[in-house]
Amino acid sequence: MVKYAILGLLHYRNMHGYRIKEHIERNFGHMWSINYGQIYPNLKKLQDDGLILMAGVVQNDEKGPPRKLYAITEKGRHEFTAWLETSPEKSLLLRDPFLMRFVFYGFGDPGRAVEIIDEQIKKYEKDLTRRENNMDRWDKSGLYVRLIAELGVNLNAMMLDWLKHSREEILKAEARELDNDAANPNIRRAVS
Amino acid sequence: MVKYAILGLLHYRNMHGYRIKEHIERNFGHMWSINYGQIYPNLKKLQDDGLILMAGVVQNDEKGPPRKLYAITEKGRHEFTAWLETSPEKSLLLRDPFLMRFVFYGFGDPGRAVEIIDEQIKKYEKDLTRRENNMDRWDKSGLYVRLIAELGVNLNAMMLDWLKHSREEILKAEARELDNDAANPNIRRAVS
DNA sequence: AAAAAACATTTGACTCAATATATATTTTGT
DNA sequence: ACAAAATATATATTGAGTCAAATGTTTTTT
Repeated sequence: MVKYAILGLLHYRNMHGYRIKEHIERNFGHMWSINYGQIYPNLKKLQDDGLILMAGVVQNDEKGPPRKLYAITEKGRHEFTAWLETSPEKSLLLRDPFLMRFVFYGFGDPGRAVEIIDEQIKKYEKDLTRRENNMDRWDKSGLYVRLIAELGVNLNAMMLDWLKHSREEILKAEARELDNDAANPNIRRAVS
Repeated sequence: MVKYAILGLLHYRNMHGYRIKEHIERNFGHMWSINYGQIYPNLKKLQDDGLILMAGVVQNDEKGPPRKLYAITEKGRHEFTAWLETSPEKSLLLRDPFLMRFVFYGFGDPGRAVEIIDEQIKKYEKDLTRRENNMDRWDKSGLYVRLIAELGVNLNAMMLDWLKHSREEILKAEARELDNDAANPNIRRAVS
């Protein structure tokens, strides 16, 4: 996917490697990240395949070392358009070490589970504030980028709602457990 | 993560490799998948590390070849609990070839974009129906599994809302574009 | 003047996941 | 009886991503 992300970005303007990572992190950081270890090898491969070319080594009144500016070629535009117009072959992939743990919280200490859920709530609240504060920027970047930013906000808000709801359900279940334990002190249920 | 998923599942009951994959696909398929290429090497490693042991080779009045049943050990339970109680070190990771394309739809044909969005809407509608139909099953699997299933439903519904909203916005923008083009036929905007 | 920081490029080692394929055993269908 | 299908185990290869570190150049700080 890095290949097409780079080709896509080079539609906006010519860029050097370091700026490509910056741009991705600033604009897609809420849903995707990338490493230098991915950028430079891909730039080389795209260049070898004739999809981009190095348009120059410049500095443009900016600080720091000279930059290798990359530009997309006609061949690159063509291959990018073909990719853009094909239906995605795979579904959304989601990986979350927190959710992986959550599934098994029935085997652990509910108090600790609630602590970790509280940490997640704080994290998502922070992220949500940051995303909402950035909405002005997305508005200026075009319809599709704005819609993606809205998706990020929606996803964030949805996670927050669910986390808070889960927290309540867990505490309720615990209260019920304590009531049951009071009535039956010798019973200790291991699984909800 | 496969390691802890396997350890977690073996808290429910002893299982053989093939059944571990089945279980994960049936219960976490909406958010995680796994391959045989991951299961058997991990089973071997967990066994070598003393976290699980092979409890027997049985058939239990079931069809097909004999099964190697794995059971978690006390050491395995201990290490699993330690993992369960640590805070997750990484955030949610989300990868979607569709969203990767979506970001760049400004460079493509809006008609084709809407077609692909329609495909996604159909897919999520289908998934949502399936998840809602399965809610009874989750209800019986414990509080945490039910909450995760609800998250899957919420995520699905949120994606559907956003896709439909995006579709409307894109068509609106296109209509505006056509009005503009009618007034200024020599202008063809490449980017929203 | 020299050191530290910022900006930029690059690479190798490693981990994890995906994929394809192979083999084995039992059950079912022809 | 034999082939196909289902169930189960297993592995090698490839692809993708992570991570850490190295190197280079310019600018800023001490």
